[in-house]
Amino acid sequence: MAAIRAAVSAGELSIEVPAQAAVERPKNKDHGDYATNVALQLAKPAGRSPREVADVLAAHLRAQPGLESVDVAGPGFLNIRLSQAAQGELARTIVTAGADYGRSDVLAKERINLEFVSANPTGPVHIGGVRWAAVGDALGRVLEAAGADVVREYYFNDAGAQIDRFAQSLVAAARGEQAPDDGYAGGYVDDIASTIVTAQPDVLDLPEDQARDVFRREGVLLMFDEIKQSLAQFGVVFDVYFNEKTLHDKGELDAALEALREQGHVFDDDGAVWLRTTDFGDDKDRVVKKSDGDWTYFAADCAYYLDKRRRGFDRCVYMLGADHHGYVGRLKAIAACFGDDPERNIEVLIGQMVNLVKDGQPVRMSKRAGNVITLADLVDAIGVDAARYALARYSSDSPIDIDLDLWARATNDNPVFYVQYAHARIASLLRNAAELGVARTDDFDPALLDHDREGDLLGALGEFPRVVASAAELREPHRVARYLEQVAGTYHRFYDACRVLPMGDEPATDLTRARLWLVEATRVVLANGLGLLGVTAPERM
RNA sequence: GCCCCCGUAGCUCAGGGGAUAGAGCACCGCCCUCCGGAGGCGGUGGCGCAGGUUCGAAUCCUGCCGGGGGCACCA
Repeated sequence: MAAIRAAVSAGELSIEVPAQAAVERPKNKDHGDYATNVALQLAKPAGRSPREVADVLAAHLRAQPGLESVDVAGPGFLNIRLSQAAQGELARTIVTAGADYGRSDVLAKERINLEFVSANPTGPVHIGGVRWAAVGDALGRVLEAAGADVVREYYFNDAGAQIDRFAQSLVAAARGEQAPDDGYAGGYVDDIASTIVTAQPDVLDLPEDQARDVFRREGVLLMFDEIKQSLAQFGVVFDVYFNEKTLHDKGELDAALEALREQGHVFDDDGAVWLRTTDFGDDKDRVVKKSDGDWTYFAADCAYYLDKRRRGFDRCVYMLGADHHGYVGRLKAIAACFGDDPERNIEVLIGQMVNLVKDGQPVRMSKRAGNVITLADLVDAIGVDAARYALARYSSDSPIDIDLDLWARATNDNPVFYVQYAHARIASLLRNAAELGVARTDDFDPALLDHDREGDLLGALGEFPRVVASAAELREPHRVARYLEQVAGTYHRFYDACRVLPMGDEPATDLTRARLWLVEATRVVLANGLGLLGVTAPERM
């Protein structure tokens, strides 16, 4: 950037200085440590050939300290090579930053509401919700690392018809009767019913409607506690558990409807009250209040959105399963009907389906819930670390099959073990170093880290902040997981080629100390990255 | 019928317009004199099809084919 500015102010290029220049690490090492295509981008506005622009910029870049060479290559790429010492110095930077390495302020000033899971309190969290628990929490961590102000939120639907059916199912279970046709079944319904009966033995003697009220109130509380607890065991804790009921109790649905009326998008038809969401691209208008006077779920969605906005969230992120993708249009339309910018204020992330596979066959039955696989089932099968990693390492756009045999395995075809193993291996090496009395010293010579594999490793470690920043901006935490696998591989290759600790009774050298900095820097990156995914970085395995 | 996602190596997946498309597994051939071989090295092998935009497309746009998931005054 400085070079571009210098060239412009020196009158060598007559262009607007661009807001940013893309700098990347080339795949091919012959293309330097860093490369940029700015000259190709600027050629047209400058009215010069790309190579001419590149030559001008290269001359200015060569004036920067810490660079070994700047070459113009191909159609006009600038290939930049760092000096050995400048490259090695990165190890110190990383170790010094410690847990802060990877943080940035690219999303500073962003107030983001991340809503995910939001499973109804009518049953345990099932596998689709678990994907969002892992991805949503990781995304929250990634966004925070990028400087955003994040609130993780769980929307708790405790006011709809499904709660009535749940209450009826509990009553039926308590009486030993069959669940109603559209009700809920499974071991957990019996468990909750019997817990309530144990706590209030006389509940079944109450009149039917009073009994149902007790089961509704107590059942939802018990279910919700269980959901919270299973999520907490999964390492996911929400900042806000938002009850839909409070929207009703505080009259916020009326207030929202009033606000929408003022914006002029509400109309009456067939005795129902509608919102004209088709004004903003929805495929049909939506009923807000049914002809029988009841609010729709959609009405609560409107009130909830308004509530989020009033709490100061500029970006409201909704993480939904693929079976809810039809919601995107109406959610965006809600924002537009309130006079907001749907492209900025509402982001909907859609996660495709998750299937569990064991012995090559899809897993279907759950002991707990009867017909769905729950969070607890998954954790029982492969543990929290593997489950979180397995769910977070894929793009949400792709459906995933989680092979329980693979993810339970302690071998390197299991990616989480591959990464964790690298960390444990480093921790072991550092323990050995401590035993030998070899320590890092501040005066290490970074220029000694001149082996190819050391260069590769330093290069990979240097990318971490950019990986985190782009994962945050793109809402794609899986990029962190993929990056960690790359770092782990690069470390193993370094380890294979570069002896760190002295052999036998040889003395420690300056190179030993320099490599200890590099090894510790690698450990920091692996630990920070795993932390962003909510996965532990073990000292031993 | 309309909408969303996907189609990259034998398999599972990365690749936010850039220079020779990557990783793990599988398969073949190698590397243990000491830091964790749960590792490393080499080889085989690929962008569904057809147009378009661009100096440049796996990436952006259109159409087609194939797979998955949706389209309630349900939640």
